[in-house]
Amino acid sequence: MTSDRTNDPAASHRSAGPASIQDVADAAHVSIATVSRVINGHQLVANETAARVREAIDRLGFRPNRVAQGLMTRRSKLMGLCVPDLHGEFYSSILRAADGAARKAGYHLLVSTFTTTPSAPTPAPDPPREEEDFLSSLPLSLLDGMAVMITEPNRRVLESIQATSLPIVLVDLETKGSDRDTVLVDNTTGTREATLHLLERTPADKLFFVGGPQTNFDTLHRSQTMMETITRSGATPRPDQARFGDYSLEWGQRWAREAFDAGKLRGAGVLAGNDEIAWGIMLAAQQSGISVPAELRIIGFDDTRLSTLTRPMLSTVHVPLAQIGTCAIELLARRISDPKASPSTLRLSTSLVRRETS
Amino acid sequence: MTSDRTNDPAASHRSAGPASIQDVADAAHVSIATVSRVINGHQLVANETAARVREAIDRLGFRPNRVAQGLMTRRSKLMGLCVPDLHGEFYSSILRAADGAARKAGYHLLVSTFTTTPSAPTPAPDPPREEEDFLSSLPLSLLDGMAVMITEPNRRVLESIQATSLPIVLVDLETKGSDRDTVLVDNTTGTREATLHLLERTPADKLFFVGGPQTNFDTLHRSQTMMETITRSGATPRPDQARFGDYSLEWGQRWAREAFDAGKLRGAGVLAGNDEIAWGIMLAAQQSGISVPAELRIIGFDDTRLSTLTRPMLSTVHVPLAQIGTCAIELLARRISDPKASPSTLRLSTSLVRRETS
DNA sequence: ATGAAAGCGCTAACAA
DNA sequence: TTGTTAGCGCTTTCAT
Repeated sequence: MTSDRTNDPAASHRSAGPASIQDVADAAHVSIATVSRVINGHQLVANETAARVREAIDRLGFRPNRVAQGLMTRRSKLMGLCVPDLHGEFYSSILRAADGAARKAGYHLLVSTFTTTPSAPTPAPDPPREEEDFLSSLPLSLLDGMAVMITEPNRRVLESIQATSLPIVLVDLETKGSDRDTVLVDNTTGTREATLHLLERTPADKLFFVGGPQTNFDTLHRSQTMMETITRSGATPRPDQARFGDYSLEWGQRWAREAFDAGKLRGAGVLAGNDEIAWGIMLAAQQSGISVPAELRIIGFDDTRLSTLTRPMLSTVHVPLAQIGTCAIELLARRISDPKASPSTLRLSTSLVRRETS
Repeated sequence: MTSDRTNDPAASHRSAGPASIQDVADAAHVSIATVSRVINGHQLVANETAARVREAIDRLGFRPNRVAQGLMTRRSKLMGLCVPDLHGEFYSSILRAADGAARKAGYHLLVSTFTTTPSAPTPAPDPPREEEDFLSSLPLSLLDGMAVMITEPNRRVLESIQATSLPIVLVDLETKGSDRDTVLVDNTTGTREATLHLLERTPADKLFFVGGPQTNFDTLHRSQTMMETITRSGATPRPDQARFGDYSLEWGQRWAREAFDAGKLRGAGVLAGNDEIAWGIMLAAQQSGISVPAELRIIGFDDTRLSTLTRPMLSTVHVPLAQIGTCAIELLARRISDPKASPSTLRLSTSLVRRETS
């Protein structure tokens, strides 16, 4: 049509870089307003004109510049996802689900981690506190909203979140006064179910909770629920029946060895803070010649892939990791499209998966 | 200073939303150019003026709008990271390292997956081909560059990558003609080392490679290298010594059971395509009463966390997963800052980690 | 149904 | 040293 006639879709009328809306307008002999209208579709353009414009768009390989669009529309179709860590089956499952949900809602995901500095003392001599101001390290103006998973008390992060007006969905953090959308895991049902299951064949005073960090919301809640369930059964739990460490195989092994040395392992029933800890306990037990589940019953937590890899296969409390990711993103999408909707709290339930170790 | 004097950092002179550069300029009684100068630092501003501006910035809680900045500077400080999947220890390790490297280079990471549709037939009846045009689903104009991991032949993705002018780093994909920066895993050294190690105490005709999908670059290369090494040792490998399936525990088990039934498992030495397959083989062997490593020697691949979780602990070929992520991002950062630097190819080496199963 | 023009919030010449 | 001004590429009134 025009004198400039090449097959290279990158070639444009005049500019060197990617074709702009102006290039398209020129090529189609219309104004940029008209081009904009056919791009966005929500305004009337004569069929014939629209066809001409679309042809030009294709020919020039035109893609609207999202930055420029964003400047006008104040929408980037980008969501942030902030988690304490990116590693391991746990976060991996959440992230994957979140990515899928985001794509389904027409968004892309910006991932970010922040080192959560617990208020309680950790053996770490030098807690890396990169998150001077957690939020300001993020390119907030590039995001339409953000899902933040908070697993430990963290004043600084909390404050910066309260201060911003960006749409935010909180994950795992239970806030009373907050008016933010929240996705919570209801540890109660699963923990209670697991405890009662153990209680069926194991006396209350031989039950143990071997958790992750004591500062971790989930670990805390799970230990409390277990002890509470034991109490309701008529027994009085001793302090040594709930122990805390970290979410690692090694900690599970360490605990099991100590329990073995104290003569408390045989005949016990253990609920672990996650599947890795449970696996550590199993290994240590096997080393000590204690057979699982005959002499020691073990239940993990999270229902990660790991729990199906062990032999015997690990009984565990299922945590809907994928749903956590999905729900967080869906809630966020809703919040973005309707900023003044009243905030909702989703509580995802957990439940015991009986496999072979209990 | 001004009549408008409030402690709320969100409050600005006149506008409702976040403070703009104009608000700061007004508050500091300077022009927006001056504010811009103190923000960016690379131009001279009188100390006193600068101080006044900074005070206004703090008081108004001003943050430069990254979208507007991006429109001018053509830089968003965002990188894309595209991988075939987000799940599992493998991608999880790469992603975490990439995130760290990106932050260190002053970038944030946009993650994205694309379903890679292998040319070879897969049992899947309905291969999800979301990636109509892989690149155009991404908000390219929001990115300064992109790292793409490609593990299987994929015409469509390849073509769209060749077409774009966006800075791109390729991971795992070996291209002859491409002028793109590339991060490659040198499977040769590790595979050869593992094979020779097996060859020390296991006859060549009892060696097996149990790989992932045959379309997968790494699996392909590893099997070839292993067979080649066997050949060099003076033997002639049979076709049944290299088998392909997928990267799963179940496939490992299936293979092992079949090998057992065929009387080929006892006394064999196996190199698996990844650690999960290796673990599956171990489990099946144990079920069949074959002891590892006495009667069956097994070596995994990747050196994921899983390899330290099994008992006996898995010998495996170490793949520098974290380095893959780090290098990809660093290469990308370099490419972005110097688009016309000559493309480089990094080949990260692998090596055998002897643990207990070999 | 289409075009002209005013910005969105910022950077970067160019002036002063 | 600082201000004025012209855009970056797009959307969106407001005219026509």
